[in-house]
Amino acid sequence: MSEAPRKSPREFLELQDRQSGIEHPDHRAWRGTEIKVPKGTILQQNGETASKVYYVKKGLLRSYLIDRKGKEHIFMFASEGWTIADSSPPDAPAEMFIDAVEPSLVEVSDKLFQLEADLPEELRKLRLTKLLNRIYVLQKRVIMLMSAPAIERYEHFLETYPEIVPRVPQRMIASYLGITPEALSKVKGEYARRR
Amino acid sequence: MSEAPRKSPREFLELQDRQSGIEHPDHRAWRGTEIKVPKGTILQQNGETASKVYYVKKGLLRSYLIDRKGKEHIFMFASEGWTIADSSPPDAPAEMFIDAVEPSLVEVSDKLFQLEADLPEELRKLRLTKLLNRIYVLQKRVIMLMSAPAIERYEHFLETYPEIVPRVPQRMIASYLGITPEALSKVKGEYARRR
DNA sequence: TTGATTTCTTAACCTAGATTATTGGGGCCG
DNA sequence: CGGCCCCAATAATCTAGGTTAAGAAATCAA
Repeated sequence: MSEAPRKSPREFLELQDRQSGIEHPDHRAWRGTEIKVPKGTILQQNGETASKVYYVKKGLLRSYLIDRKGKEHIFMFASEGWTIADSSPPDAPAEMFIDAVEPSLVEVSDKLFQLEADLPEELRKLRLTKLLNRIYVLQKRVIMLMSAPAIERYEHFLETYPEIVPRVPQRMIASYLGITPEALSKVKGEYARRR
Repeated sequence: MSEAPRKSPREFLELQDRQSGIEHPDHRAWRGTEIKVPKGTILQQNGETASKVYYVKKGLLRSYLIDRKGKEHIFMFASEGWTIADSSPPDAPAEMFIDAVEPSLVEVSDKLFQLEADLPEELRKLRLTKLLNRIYVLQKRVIMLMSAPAIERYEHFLETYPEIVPRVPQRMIASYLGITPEALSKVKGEYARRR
């Protein structure tokens, strides 16, 4: 098993795209090193500078933060085909942790690379579309956190990420929703009882 | 007073950038029609397709949604130099309203234009940076909504958007924070009393 | 398989913020 | 100038979800 690499930006930019057996539409937009991460591996810690971008070829990663009271809040999950990263400014220390919920196969790239222009037009467009989509997803998330009760946020999660649901413990879903595991258990029970 | 225009994407792409007296770093990245919007004007309604992107040259806009119970939730404010839009997918109906909190001068452009490639490299980079920054801001917002109590979210707002604070009624700040005006009034009072 | 460690559920109680209602202060327009 | 409407503040009451605790079920390691 290999470790998350510690390379300079320049080194990263020189890395070649490595074709793997796993194909995915935007794989060619990526250049990075492939690493195998056992379940539970922490890829990135809170406070690290020069944080990376992780593309999940196989498995499941998550990003989360730990607040002042020591409580964990999951910001996002990333399964096959997804990209995950802390979105802090490039020079600022990362605010979040990223670790592996399942044993995973990950391609890791440097953040600065996102600004590089030496990509074919088609791929630049693809990336732009993905960024815009991420903004949309976050917009929705903010709106739901502000306006929807826990049970609705849960149902929305089930509909939106059906492939994630069976792969993570329920307490992680609760954490993503912004509530405690006990509260999720409760609202689920009440909801089930009401029909 | 002029109205928000209703033009086809093609028409928009043909519009020329109009120099105005107001200068701003990324103004050149914009092509659109300039409109004058009186206070209270609704630029975009929930449900409209082909929603636009608004660049604020002067004044103050906000985007918000109205939930099932008829309550208003402010998603963001945009003052001079900011860009505001609903981030729904281009073909989907908009989820939010956009209106003018102050009488404003706005440049309106078509969403599809975001994908166009005929911009100088420098400006493309600038746009990308802005998108990444927006993602960062949203990440922070989600995190705060999940982990910080109302009073802290309020303090964070004061620090982050000091120029907005004196320009909007307090109930709008409360709405942005995801709480009621009464609750904001309460926590402020408690906080002040505690020192 | 068995013991140990998470995870889920339930339940009793607590608290931040919602709801509803009332008051007073401005700002704005006739 | 006076009336009106919007806004902020306070207070009483209510509720969704948090906290704490404990037992049952599932998962994992040896």
